[in-house]
Amino acid sequence: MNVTIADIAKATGLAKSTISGVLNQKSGFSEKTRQKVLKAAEQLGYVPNEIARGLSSRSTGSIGLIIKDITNPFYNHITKGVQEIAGEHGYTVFLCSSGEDHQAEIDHIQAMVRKRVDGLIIAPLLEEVTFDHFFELKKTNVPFVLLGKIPGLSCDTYEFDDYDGGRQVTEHLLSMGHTRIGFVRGPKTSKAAKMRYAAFVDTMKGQGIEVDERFVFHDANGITDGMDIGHRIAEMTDRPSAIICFDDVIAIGAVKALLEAGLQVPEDVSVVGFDDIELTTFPLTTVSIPTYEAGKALAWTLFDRIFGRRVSGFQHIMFEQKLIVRSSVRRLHHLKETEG
Amino acid sequence: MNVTIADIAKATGLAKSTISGVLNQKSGFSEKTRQKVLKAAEQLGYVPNEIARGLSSRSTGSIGLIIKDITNPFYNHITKGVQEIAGEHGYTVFLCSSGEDHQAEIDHIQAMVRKRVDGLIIAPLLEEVTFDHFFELKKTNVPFVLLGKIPGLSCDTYEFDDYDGGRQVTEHLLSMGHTRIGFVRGPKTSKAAKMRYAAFVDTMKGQGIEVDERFVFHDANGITDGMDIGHRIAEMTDRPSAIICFDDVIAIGAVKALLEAGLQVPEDVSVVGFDDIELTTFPLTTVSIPTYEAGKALAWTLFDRIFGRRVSGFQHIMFEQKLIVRSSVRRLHHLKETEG
DNA sequence: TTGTATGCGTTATCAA
DNA sequence: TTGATAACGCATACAA
Repeated sequence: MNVTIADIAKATGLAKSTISGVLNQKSGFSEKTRQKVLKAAEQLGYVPNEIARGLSSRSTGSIGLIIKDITNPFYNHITKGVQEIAGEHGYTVFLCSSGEDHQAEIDHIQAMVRKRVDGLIIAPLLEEVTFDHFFELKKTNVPFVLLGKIPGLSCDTYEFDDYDGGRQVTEHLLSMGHTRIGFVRGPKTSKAAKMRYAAFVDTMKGQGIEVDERFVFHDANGITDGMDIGHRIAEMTDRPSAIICFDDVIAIGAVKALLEAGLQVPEDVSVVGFDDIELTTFPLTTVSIPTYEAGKALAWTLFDRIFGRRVSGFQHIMFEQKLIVRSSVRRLHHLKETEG
Repeated sequence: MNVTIADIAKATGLAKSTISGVLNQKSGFSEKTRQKVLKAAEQLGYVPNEIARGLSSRSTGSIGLIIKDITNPFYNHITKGVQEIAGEHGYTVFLCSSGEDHQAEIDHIQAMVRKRVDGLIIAPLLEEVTFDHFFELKKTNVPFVLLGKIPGLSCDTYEFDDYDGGRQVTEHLLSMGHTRIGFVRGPKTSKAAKMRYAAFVDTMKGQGIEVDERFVFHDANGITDGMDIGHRIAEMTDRPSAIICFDDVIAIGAVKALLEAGLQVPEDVSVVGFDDIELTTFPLTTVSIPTYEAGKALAWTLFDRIFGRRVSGFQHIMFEQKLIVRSSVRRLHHLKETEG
C-alpha cells in the first residue's frame, strides 16, 4: 500500500541506494537519473518514512519538551519559543506536561528516551523530589538542557534569578510603606517559590521587620488557589496591607476574589505577582521574566549539542528579572508603629 | 552501547523472539523464562526502542495536534484536553502551531505523516485557503479528526456553534439598548470569525438596524491588534456604544487600550468577547466555549478510530456556546432616534 | 556514476 | 513453550 524507495527502484530500474541518495540530496548522481527518480517519486506519491529513516540513521528529527502546565502563560511562552527554533531546524516537538507530578515527570522522560528523541528540554521539579531519573537520563547520552539546576548534575542550564526578583518586589513594597506583607508561596516542588520566599524573608529581616506567619500561604497553584486565598484574606479582620503572589495567575485569582468580596485593589490590599503576563487588563505590579526568549535560548543550546556545534563545557546562564511597577500597590503614609 | 533484545537474548541464552514476547506481556511463556528475561532486562538497563518497534509494528504511539496558537487560552485548553486523553492511552503528542499560516499547516501535516503518527487532530484554517492537502491526507489512511468541517471531505468533525454564539451576544447587546454596535472580525482564515459576523449582521438586520461599516474591523488577531483597535475607537469622535470582539484576547486588548485612553468600560464603551478565558480580573461579558471538553472529545474520537473501536460512519458533533453575562455591557436607556 | 549487501532494533510468522 | 528467520523502510560502506 505504502510506496517505498524499493517501489521507486523497481519503477525506475535503479537501485535502492541510488533512490535514497538522490532523495537525500547527496551529490554524485547524473542529472538524468536525478530527474528520473524525482519524477517517479512524485508520480507514485512517495512519502518518506521517518521512522525507518530514524532507525537507520539514529536520528529522529524530534525533540521532547517537558513543562509543568501548558495552561500557564509562563510555560506556553516558553513552548512557543522552543517550537519556533525547532521549526527552523526542521524539528518537531513532543510536548509533555508534568503538572507538578514527580512520577509524571519520570514517566515522560522515560517515554521520550524510548521514542529516541534527539534531545530534551526540561523544566524540572526541583524541591521535595529525587533526581535519580536525571542521572539515568544522563547515562543515555541523550542531550538535554534544563530550566533550573540539579545538584551534582552537569548539563547545560538556564535559570531565572528568582531570588533577585523576590528581593525587588519586597523592596518595592517596603519603599511604598508596607510592612504587613503577606506571601503566597507557589507549589512546594518549585524552587522559584522557595527562592522568592527566601528573598522576601531576608529582605524583611534586613529591615528589621518580622514576617507574620499568618499571612504566609503555602503550596498554592493556579487561579483557583489564588481565589481561595483572596477570599481568605478578604475575611480576615486583621489583614495584610499587601500580598506578594508566587505568580500572576495566582495574583489574578487573588485580585478577582478580593474584588468579588467588595474590596479594592490597591486601596484595601495591594497585590503583586511574577511573570508579567500580558493577557489581563488589571494593572498588576509584577516582575517580568523573559520566557519567550528563554524558550528560544533553551532550544538553541539544545541544537548546538545535537549538532555537535558546541563541544566545550556546559554553560549555565541566568536570566535577570525586572520589576514592572504598575498600580496595584498603594503608597502608604509612613505610619507610627502604634497606628498599624 | 545501547542494549537491545539481542543483548538480552545473548545474556539469557534465549531467542530474540522469546525476549520480545515476554517483554510485550504475551502469553505462552513459562514463569521461569519470564523471570529470567525480566531480570536480565533490568540488569542490563534495557530501554525499548520505540522507533524500531514502530517500524516493525506499524504503530508509533504518537499522535499529532495541529493548532493555531499555543499562546491563546482557547487552544491551550484544547491542547490540555487532548494531552490528557492521549496520556491515558499511553500516547505522546506532537504539538504543531500553524499560526494562521496556510503553508505552515500544509508543512506540519506532511511532517506528521512522514513521522507516521497513528492519528492527527487538526484545527484547520477554513477560509480563504485551499484544502488539497486534506484530501491528500485522507488518501494516506492516517485517521484524523477535525475541529471544523471541510467541504466535501468526509471525516469525524467537531464544531462550535459560532453562528449561535454571535446571535446570542448581538441579541444581548440589543436587549441592553445598544444599536451602534461595532464588530471586530478575527483572522480572515477563521470560519468562526465569519460565522459570528454573519450572525451579527443577520440579527441586526432582523431588528431593522443597519450595520455601520466604520465600526467593523477586519482581520484582527491577538492582543496587539485588540489594543490597536481599542485606541482607534478611543480616538473616534463618533464612537460605537458597544463593540463585539472576535475573542477575549482581542477584547482584553481593546479594554486595555480604552482604559489607557481614559475611557471607562462599560460606561463609555461596552465590550464583549468570546471564549470565556478565566485568566483575567475584568468582568467581561463573553461567550463560553467548552474547549477543554472539546479537546478530550477530539482525542476520544481519534482513539476510537485508531483502535478500530468505531467502524460506523463519521460523526459530526456541534458544541453549544453559552452567553455569560458579566458587567462589561452598559444598559442604555431607550433613547429616541434623534437623541442618539 | 550506480549497484550490492548489510545493519538499525523490533515484531511476526512459522517451525520445532 | 521456544527458536529461526523474515520482514519493516531506509542509510551506508563498499564494490563495480
